[in-house]
Amino acid sequence: MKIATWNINGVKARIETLLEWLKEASPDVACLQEIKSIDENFPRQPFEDLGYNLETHGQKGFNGVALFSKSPLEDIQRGLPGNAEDSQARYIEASVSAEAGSVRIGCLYLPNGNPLGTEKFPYKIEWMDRLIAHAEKRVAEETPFLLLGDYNVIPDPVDAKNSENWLDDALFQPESRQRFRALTHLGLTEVVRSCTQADETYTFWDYQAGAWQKNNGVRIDHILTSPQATDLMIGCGIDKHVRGWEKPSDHVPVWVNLAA
DNA sequence: ATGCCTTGTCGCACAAGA
Repeated sequence: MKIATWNINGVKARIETLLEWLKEASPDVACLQEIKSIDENFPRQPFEDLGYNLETHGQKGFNGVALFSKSPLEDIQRGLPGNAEDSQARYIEASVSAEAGSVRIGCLYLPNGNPLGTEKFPYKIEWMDRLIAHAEKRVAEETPFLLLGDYNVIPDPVDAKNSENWLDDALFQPESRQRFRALTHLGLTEVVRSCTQADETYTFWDYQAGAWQKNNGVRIDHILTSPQATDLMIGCGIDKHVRGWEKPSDHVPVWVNLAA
C-alpha cells in the first residue's frame, strides 16, 4: 500500500498537475494540503473518474486538507481535537482496510507560524501540543497509524540548504523543532530519515529568487509512523522531479510503501 | 530587503504563504 502526502497549493490551480502525478505515481492513498477550497466547490469529478474516493475538509480561500483513496475511507474525523475555537481546516483522519488489517491515516497542514512576534507563532505551538496529545492516544492503540503532511518544521540544520537563513523563521525555531522531536519520542518513526541519509533531501522550494534552480530547498513535509506501521514499511521516496513540471506546487510529494 | 512568485478574493490591490 503506497501512501503519499503533497501540499498542492490550491486544488483548482493544480487539477492537471495533480491528475498527471496520480496517474504516474498511482498512490493507494494521497493526503493533500492547502486545497484552498470549500468542500462544496472541490473539483471531485476528474479524480473520481480516476477511481479515487474523496473526503475533504476545506474552508474559503486558505488551508484545507483532503484524503484520496482507491479503497473506501472509513470513520472520517475532521479537525484536530482539543480546541473547539479553532476554525482553521488543517486536519482530516480516516481508516482504510488493507490485507494486514485496518490502517489509520492522519493528514495534516500544520500552521506556518510566521511572522514571529505575532499571534501566529503561539497558535502553531498550541496546535503542535494538540497534535502530540492526539498522536499519543493513537500510539497507545497499538495499531498501524500514520501522520502525513506539511509540518512546516525544518527538523535539523541538514534539512535546509542554508539553515542560517532560517534562524528567525517559525519553521526552524527551537520550540517548533522540540515538538517535532516530541512526536518521535512517542515512538513514531520519521520515515524519510529512516529510509535515506542523503544530503540535500528537500520537499519545498520557494517560488521566489530562483530557489528551485539553486536547489535552495527545505525538508518540511514529513511522514511519521506508529511502531505497527513502521513494521510494515518497505520503502519511501520523494517525487522531486514534480517540482520541475509546468505550473508546479512549491512542495513535492513524499510517499511511503507498506507491506499491507 | 517591508523585495523576489503564486494563489484566491464578492479583486480593480491585498493577504498569506514559507
